[in-house]
Amino acid sequence: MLAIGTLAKRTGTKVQTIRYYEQIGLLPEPGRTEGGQRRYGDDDLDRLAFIRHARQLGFTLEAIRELLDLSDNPGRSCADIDRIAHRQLKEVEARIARLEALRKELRRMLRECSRDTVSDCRVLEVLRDHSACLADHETGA
Amino acid sequence: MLAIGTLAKRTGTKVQTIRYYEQIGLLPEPGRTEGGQRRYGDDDLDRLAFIRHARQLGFTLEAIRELLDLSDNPGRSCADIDRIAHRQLKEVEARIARLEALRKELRRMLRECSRDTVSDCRVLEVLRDHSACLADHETGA
DNA sequence: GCTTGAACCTCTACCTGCTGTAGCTTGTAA
DNA sequence: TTACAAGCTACAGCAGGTAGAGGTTCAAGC
Repeated sequence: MLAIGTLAKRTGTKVQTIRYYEQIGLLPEPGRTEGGQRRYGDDDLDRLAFIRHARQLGFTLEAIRELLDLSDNPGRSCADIDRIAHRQLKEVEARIARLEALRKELRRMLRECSRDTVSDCRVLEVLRDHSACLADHETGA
Repeated sequence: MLAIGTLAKRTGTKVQTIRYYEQIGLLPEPGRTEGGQRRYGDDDLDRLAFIRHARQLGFTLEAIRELLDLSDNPGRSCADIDRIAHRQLKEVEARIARLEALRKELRRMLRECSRDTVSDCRVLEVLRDHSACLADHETGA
């Protein structure tokens, strides 16, 4: 049986985070010693590793909760899982697109910032120039 | 003079968000009517648009606070601003790299998930397989 | 068997960047 | 004048944790 600190080290999770996952019902309440300390088994280790891996892949805790529910009831269709993973992929692709646009504008800003003092700096000018933004939300785009 | 709702519409910001920015000191306290309602001028509009634009570019409120401080003291070197923008670019690039790795793994997961029931599903298997994660943090990577 | 101190416990508050609600007041147009 | 949209303050809540206070337990060394 593992103490919470050992479980934390093995999964690369903070102790408080493990207790937090228990609190929100992602991890089951573990057994306790006579003195009240938590003790974990291998199944807890697996479940926590699953959660951490999914978090690293960008799944929200709610999506992970769904995945865990599905895997706790293994009779159901693979399509459910597929749907969750697809939704996740769409979100990731949208985030990438947004960040790439952002990177482009930041690079342009930096290319144009070659003056010496703040009053000449293109970065601030670019940020101050909000015509595009105004157009964006006024046209509902 | 603009009421808060007008300012909100013109900049695509929620009314509460404007009051929040004032509360944390990003926007100065505006003038008030006799009845206590906030009234804004064009400089407030500019400042808020600057903030919103920078937020859209992914700058944190702390970074924006730095940028505003710099532009309030225009004698300083452009290098400070350049440094902030560069830091932002690095962060964006790191996020993109991470998301691209993620997209790759999600696509692989989905390609391999062609079975019918949860117990056969590769998605859960992939998520359950934490050998890579364990290796990662045990080697300090 | 005893002592020490690292690790555990609960509880609470805090973080970012907002958003929403309750209950009340003000401004403005008809 | 009256109706009601829009304003006001104050506080709670979201995700996904993190940090600290103040107290208890476990386990290794002597």
